[in-house]
Amino acid sequence: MQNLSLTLKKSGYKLTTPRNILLKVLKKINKPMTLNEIHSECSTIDFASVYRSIKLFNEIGLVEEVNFADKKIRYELSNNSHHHHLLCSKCGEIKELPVCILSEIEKLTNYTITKHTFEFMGICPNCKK
Amino acid sequence: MQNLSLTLKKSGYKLTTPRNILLKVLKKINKPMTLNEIHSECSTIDFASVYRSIKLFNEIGLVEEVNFADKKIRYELSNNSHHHHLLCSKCGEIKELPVCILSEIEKLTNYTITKHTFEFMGICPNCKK
DNA sequence: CTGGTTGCAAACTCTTTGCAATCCT
DNA sequence: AGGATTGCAAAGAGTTTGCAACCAG
Repeated sequence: MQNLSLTLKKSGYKLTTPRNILLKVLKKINKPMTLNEIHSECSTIDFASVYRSIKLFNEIGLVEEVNFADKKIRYELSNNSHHHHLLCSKCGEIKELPVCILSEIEKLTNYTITKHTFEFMGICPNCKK
Repeated sequence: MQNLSLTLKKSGYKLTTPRNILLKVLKKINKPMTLNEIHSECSTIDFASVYRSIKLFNEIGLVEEVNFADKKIRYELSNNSHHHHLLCSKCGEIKELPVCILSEIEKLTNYTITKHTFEFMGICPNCKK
């Protein structure tokens, strides 16, 4: 929390009450969430403010976008470990996947990769029972 | 072309002039295209018809969705080889990437993967010069 | 104080649908 | 002929912005 608000201030932005609440929500849930999901966790804040704050957080690297094949953009707090996700299309649970083959792709193709989507939807072991 | 219209008819749908034109466009370009890009290649067809036809093509498996991190949904003709893409954010060229680690992910996680996004954006070797 | 930020409302853009006319088979 | 399909227009949904009031530093 401390470091989150610090990042914000260091980037030259104010730590306002709405932003503080947003950071708490993101920290509490700690899974990729859509703007609507975030907003429903703190509906006292106007949607436009949620929108602008999350957009700002994304710009200064506090949160990251996650793009599943369902086309809903989700956001989660950046943590230091690069990872991707598995979304169960039955129960909706999102699990982290500590695998990425970015550097292999770069070597293979000679591209400099700036963005990538590497997310999976499926049925989790539990829902298969 | 022949097999494309056959798939359509076999699925119980009519091969109309607009659909025929669409199939030609998809075949000619043969890269993932947004609905707008497709429509601009055949602007005599109403956008709503492009939308509905591509949606239908997708449902019967004639085309597949491609989701890059730029959040624009693109479509391309399904071909028998499963592949993913590299989009150069400078020149816009899209290249195929014949790599996928789907089965590895399934083994690793015990999920049954139903959808996945596995697309890359970056700078291509040519644009780096 | 003072410029950044918020909430409200409205504008935009993109996606989707209803319906009468038209087209395949 | 008759149901599927099209084009037009408009409805929906989600995203983005202008602006006056407000607040953190």
